[in-house]
Amino acid sequence: MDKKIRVRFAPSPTGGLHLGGVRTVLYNYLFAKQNGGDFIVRIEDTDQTRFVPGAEKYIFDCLEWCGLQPDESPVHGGEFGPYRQSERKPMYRDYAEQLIKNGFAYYAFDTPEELEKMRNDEKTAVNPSPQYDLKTRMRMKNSLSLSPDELQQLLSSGALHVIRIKMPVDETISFNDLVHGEVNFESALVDDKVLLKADGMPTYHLAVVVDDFLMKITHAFRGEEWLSSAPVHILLWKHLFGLENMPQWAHLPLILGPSGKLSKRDGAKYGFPVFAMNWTDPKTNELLEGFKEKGFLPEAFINLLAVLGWNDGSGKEIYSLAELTEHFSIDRVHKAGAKFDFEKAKWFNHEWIKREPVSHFSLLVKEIFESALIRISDEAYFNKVLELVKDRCTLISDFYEQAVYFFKAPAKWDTDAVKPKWNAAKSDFFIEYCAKLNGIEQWELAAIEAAFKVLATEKNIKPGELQLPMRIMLVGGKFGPAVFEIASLIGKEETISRINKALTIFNQ
RNA sequence: GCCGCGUUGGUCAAGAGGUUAAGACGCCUCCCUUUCACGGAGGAAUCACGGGUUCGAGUCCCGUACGUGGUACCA
Repeated sequence: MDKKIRVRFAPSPTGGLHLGGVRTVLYNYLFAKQNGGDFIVRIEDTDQTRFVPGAEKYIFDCLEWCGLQPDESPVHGGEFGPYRQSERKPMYRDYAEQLIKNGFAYYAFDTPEELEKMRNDEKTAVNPSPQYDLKTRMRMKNSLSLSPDELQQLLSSGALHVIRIKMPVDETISFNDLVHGEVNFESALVDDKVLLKADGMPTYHLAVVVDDFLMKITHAFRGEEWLSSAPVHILLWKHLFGLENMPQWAHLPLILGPSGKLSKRDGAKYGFPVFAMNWTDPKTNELLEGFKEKGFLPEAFINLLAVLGWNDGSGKEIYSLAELTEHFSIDRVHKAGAKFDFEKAKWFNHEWIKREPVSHFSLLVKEIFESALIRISDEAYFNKVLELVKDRCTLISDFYEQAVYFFKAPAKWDTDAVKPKWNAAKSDFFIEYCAKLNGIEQWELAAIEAAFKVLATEKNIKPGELQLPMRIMLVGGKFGPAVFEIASLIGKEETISRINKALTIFNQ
């Protein structure tokens, strides 16, 4: 019988959740769900120096916004906890010691200064970044180079030390990646990575392997930046738990910015968000914008990320989360990194706004209006307005300028658009039109429009020449839906009042 | 430098030896609309380079170039 699929997303709480991170979660989630498996979120908080308070909560807020609920996590619970590596600290040391006992790892006592010195001394033009590896390790202070007595003495005196993996001299380490296929590394070229730090915390390398084993993870998807450290993880699996138990790896392509790797700075630099939600860097107090606050619908955000590096070959581009779960396949994920295109991202949002019923986002729009001090008292009216303008909104925030004039008379008019062709005849027309409007019993579109056309014909003015002025009277500029539609919605009093107000401006 | 990964229009991409090399975003033109959009019809624009293999190569192989990741007691 097949093992139950268990996929994990393992973020470190050191900053905002960026595009690549969200896409990694998404693919993990989709794969787990389509195989009836579990989606686990484990927090990798072993780096004390970069740990940021609040970042963990932020991660879960983002997941919730995206609709990607974990089956197991520190906040959702689960039988394989704890799900924070800091709370698992005691379990790692034994595994590291076991490796030493079997000759696959060793103690190292080098101080940061000594490491620094080695890297400086060994540095040459040909080798700008020397490694702690089989070429240098015998010159360092570790259990391979020290005599048994010296070692014993250091250990019993409680000298600070780390545990490093001992990379084999001549071994080809290979594995089959779900997206890249077979990948090979020469062990001699990989350095002796630290497994257990001097403070007793594991590094990522030890922790992922131990946790993936203990949590029975079957598939591990992560960013391609991890590909280079795969040989370390493979060796750890081989010597600790057996290669046959190792999860299937998939290294996902990177998401690139306009020039090179997408960094959190790029947001400010290029004017688009790189995080799922607003993130305030606690160190610099800098606010980094999120897609949510920028006015994206989570459906669109998920959608655009899913198809950045994957497609099902059919040409379909708009997918709901349910459709993605149905169509996604890890073997159609691209190998190459993709450049993020904000224009296309906006197009996805526009598509989602067009296809979702207004009830889906009316609350968001309402908040925007209310924060601009416009009270929404009539929900039905509000929804009608949103329905009328949604085709011209790309971001949720666009609704404000596309719909304010339904709630507030314009205070400014694009007079340049009317003035050149404005004359007394037109002014008279509007004065009489107001009188006509005043007499309309049933305030509805057909009546308003008919009165306009009839009067225009009587006055011998082309209706078309009067429509633009009328539009500017009602909304202030050259935009918005059909004029009479607007008039019918804002009501008789308001329509007449706006025409009169604008008339005094136009006639100045 | 070394190691890994990659390379189809400006961008996302389809393509698994024989196609007029899909489609989408963006851009341009036209239609619809006497506004702005939506919608519709068109257009410009691509296989990084060099060698092989083959009757035939975007597709396979080898080099080169370029991009990108790693080279931390960071993840």
